[in-house]
Amino acid sequence: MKVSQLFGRTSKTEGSDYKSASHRLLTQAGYIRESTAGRYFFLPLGERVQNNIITVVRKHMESIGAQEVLLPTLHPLDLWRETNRTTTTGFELMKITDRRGGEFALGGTAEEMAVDVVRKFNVSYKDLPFSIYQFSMKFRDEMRARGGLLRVREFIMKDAYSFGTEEQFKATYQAYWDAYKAIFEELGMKVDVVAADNGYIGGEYCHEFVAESEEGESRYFIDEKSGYAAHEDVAKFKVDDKNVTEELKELQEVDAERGTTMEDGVKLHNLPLWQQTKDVLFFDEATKRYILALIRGDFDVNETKLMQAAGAWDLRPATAEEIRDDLGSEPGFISPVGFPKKGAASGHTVVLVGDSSLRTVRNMYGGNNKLNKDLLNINIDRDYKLDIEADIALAQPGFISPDGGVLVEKRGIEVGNIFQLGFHYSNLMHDAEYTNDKGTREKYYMGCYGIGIGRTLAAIVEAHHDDRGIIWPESIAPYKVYLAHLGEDETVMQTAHQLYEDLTRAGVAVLYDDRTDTRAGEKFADADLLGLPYRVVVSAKTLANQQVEVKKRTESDIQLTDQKSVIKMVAGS
RNA sequence: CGGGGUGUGGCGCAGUUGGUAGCGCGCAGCGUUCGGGACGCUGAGGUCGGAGGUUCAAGUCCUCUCACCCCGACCA
Repeated sequence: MKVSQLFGRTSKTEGSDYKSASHRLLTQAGYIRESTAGRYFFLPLGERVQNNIITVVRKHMESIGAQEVLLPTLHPLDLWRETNRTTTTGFELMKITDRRGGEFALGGTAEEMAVDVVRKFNVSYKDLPFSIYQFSMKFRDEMRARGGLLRVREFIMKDAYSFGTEEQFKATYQAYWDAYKAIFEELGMKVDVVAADNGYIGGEYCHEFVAESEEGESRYFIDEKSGYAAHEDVAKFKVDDKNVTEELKELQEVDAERGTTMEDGVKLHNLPLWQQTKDVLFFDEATKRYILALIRGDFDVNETKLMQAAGAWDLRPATAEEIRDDLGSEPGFISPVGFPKKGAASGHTVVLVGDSSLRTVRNMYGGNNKLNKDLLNINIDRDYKLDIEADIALAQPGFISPDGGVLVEKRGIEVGNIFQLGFHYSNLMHDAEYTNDKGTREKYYMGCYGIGIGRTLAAIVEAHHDDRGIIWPESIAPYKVYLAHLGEDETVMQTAHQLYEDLTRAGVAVLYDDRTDTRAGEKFADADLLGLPYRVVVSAKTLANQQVEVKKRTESDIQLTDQKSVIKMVAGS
C-alpha cells in the first residue's frame, strides 16, 4: 500500500478530550474515527489490525475444534423471553420492530441463539462435545461509553458456545482456557486469569482474562505467591478469629446517644470496630424483598456476593422511610435482634443474610432498632438466627488470600472471558437436549466464551506505545514495514520503488511512503506514530554506499545494509 | 439518571459592551527548500449543533431541544 493512496491520515494536532493513550493514538494515527459516542469507524489501517487479531483468534479456535458460524444480528425477542433475560441483562437490550410488528433484540450476546440453532438438529451423544463460534457485531446500550475502543456500544466480539455432558465440560473449559492464554500471548499481551462473577449470563463460575492497565475498569486481587486471582466481586480472603474463646455474656440494652456511623459506636462504647455489628439494609426490586446484610464491623458488604447468596438481582439501599415506617427500626441503629420478618405496611419479606465472619466474634455490640439505644453482648444463634449464612465480605488490599499470601490490588482491561453455564440455558429453554446412549433425551451442559476484538486492540495499544506513537507486536501490525524514500532523487525513488516491489513479492506487507511533497521529519514522525515493526529508509545518503537503513520500532539503533539483506532481515523474522 | 462542562471550515481554537466570522494546522496551486512535522505567495472550504423568541441587527441575549466530554450511579 502506498501512503499517497491510503484513506485516512495522521494528524499532528491532538484534541484534549482523549482520556486514554489508545484512544488518542489510534485516532491521531488514522486507525479509527469516532462516529457518535461509543461507535467508531474503523479506517483501513484499523480494520487491518482488527482482521489480524481475528485471524489469530480464529486460528486458536480452530485448533481446539470449535466451528465458525454466523448467527443473525437480530434475535427474536421471544427467545430472550424464554430465558427471562429481557429484564435481567446487565446491559440495556436494544430492541427493534419490523414492519409486521415482529420484535427483535439487537444481539448483545447470543446464548439463546446458539441454543436455538442447535436444538433445530437432532443431536446424538456421539456428536458431543462440540462448540460453535462467530465473529459478529454486538450491540450494547451502555450507559456511558468511554476510553475510545475500551468501552463502546457496538463492537466485534468472538463468542463461542460449547455443548456437551457435565463430565466432558471440565476438559472443554480447560481447552478454552489454554487457547485464550495462547491467543493473548501471540498478541503480545500479558493477561491475568481472574475468577469473576457470572452476572446476568448465568452459571456458577467464570474467569476473566484481564490485561493489567491503569485504564482498566476491572479491579481485582492477586496473591502473587500462589497465583490466586479474583475479581473484587468474588475475591475470598481468610478471616482471622477474634475473641472466640470469650464467655458469652448476657444481652443488655444501654443508652447510646451517638451519631449513626460505625465510628460513633466505637467511640461511645470504647470497644474495637470488629466487635461491632454492621447492618446494611437493602431492597431487591427484582424479588421485592428486604435484605438485611449482617457482617463484622471491620468488613464491608460485597453487594455482588450478597446478591448471589440471596438470589437477588436489583439491589438498592433501603430508604430511611422504609426503615422507620415499614420496619419499625431506626437508621444507624438497625439490629438483627428482634428485627421484623416482614414490612408492617408493605408486607415485603425480610431476608437476614449474615457473613461467616460473624462466627469469629463473640459479645458483639450494635443498635437495638430504636433511636439512641444499643445492645451489648449480641451473639449469633442465641440472640438472632440467620436465614442465609454465606461469604458476603468485600476483600481489601492487604487481606490474606485463601492460599495464605497477601492480596494485592490490580486494575485491568477485561479482554476475554470464559463462563461455565451448566444447565442454566438448557433448563430455561425447551428442547435443549441431545439423545444419550440409552435413547433418551438429556440436557446439554454448556459454556460460553467471549473475546472483545476492538477492546483487545485498544488494550494492546495501551500496553505497547511510547510518547511518539504505537508499537505494534508483529503478529497484528497492519503492515510489517514502513518504507520511505527521502528526497526526490531519481535513483533514490527508483530504488525505493524496486524495494517496495521486491518486499511485496517476498510476501512482506509494506506501507510505502511514496509521498514526494513530504519532508523527512514528517515521514519519521508518521512512522513512529503508526508503529509498524520495521522502518526502512532509502535516501541519497544511504545510497552513496549502496545501502539502505533499517530500524526496528522497538529499538533506537539503525542498521545499514544492502537491499537484498533487508528483504531477508524483514521477511525472515 | 444526578452533578459539571463543551458545541464556530477536515483537526485544534479565538470571537470584547449584540453591528453581518477569524487564526493555526491541514487541503489545492506555484516557487524556494529537503535526515526529525520548513518558508513565501495564491486559493478553496463555515446556513456559528438545531428550533423558536427578543431586536433595525444575534456566533453573542432569552426559552426549548439535540449531540458530545468529564465525575458519579451503573456495568460486558
